[in-house]
Amino acid sequence: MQFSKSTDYALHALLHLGHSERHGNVGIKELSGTLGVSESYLSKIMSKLRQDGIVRAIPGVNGGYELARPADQISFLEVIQVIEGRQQWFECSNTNSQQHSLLADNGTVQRGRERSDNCQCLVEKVMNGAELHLYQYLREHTIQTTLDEAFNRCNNEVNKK
Amino acid sequence: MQFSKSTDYALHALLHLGHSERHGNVGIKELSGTLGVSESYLSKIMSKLRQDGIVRAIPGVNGGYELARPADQISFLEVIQVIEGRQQWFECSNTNSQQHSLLADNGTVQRGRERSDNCQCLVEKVMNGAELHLYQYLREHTIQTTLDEAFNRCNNEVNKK
DNA sequence: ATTAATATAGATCTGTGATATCCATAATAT
DNA sequence: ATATTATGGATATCACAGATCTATATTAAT
Repeated sequence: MQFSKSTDYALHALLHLGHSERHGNVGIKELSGTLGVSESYLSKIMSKLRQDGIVRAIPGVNGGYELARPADQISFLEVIQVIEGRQQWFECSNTNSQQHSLLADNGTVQRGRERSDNCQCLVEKVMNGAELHLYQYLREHTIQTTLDEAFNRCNNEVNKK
Repeated sequence: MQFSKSTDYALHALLHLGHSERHGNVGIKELSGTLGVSESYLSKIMSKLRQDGIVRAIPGVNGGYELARPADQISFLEVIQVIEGRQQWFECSNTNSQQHSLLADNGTVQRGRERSDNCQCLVEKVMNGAELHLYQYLREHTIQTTLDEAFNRCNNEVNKK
């Protein structure tokens, strides 16, 4: 269970775009050179980001990519979901098994019609909670906040001296 | 990016063991039957859990598995890490690239010897934060708390009537 | 208009890891 | 002794991440 390299590339590329915003477009050559990854591969990733309206692409000479929105409206969560897909991070594969009905009998009489409601997979319940928890964090962190933090960190370092 | 089925099986198996604690051992046959997965495959998973001291294994006739510790000392985090491995969920693959040094020049003069300290990968910094955040949640949720929640949920349902 | 630069989309290749099964071996209760 | 149970090794299969190549479309500059 690991985030893909594509996600890594996407986030780094967006940070680069955010950082170079005043200088206009950034071509795939500059991007791939900076990140140390092939143009071909990075193109695919940038295409995905474009299809989801995170970046704009300008074809032709002097073309390239730029952020399609202000950097504070591009969250880590959205980027991750575009690249990794929007499927749940945990899915119970035992829904057909006896597991859940067995546990449902835990000291109480359980009527059949209630089962689907309040006796869903216990594991999934916890894991979905974890997922929502994580979403919150990843929603609060944007390309902008990340750039800002870097800026402040370096400034503080200088002021301390 | 998804949790593996093995993790699913492991957590369900442990819930089953926790639930059947008073009845003694549970053999692989009962476990695999309840979860709807082959004995062979589940064995491997149980072996891992044993090697990490989460369950005890009793070979021979009437053997089986039982929790090696109280259910409230087996967290989701530990189970996940045993099955999925303890590698980070995000690793920056661009450490050699120019990305980070470029961003480090963000409006401040940066001395070379400080870089390794305070100008590490920005993406990794955010993602590691997310990981720690998630760890906290997964540490607080144990086999016991999950069983308890199921019990309370069903009880409340009954009392409401 | 032509050319060079740039992005896009399709096809394909490769390696790795998750999922799964089978078999031989060890341990233990009856 | 025998049947039962767990363990470990070897292996098979399959999907997917990672990556590359080529052909095509679009645009700026000449």
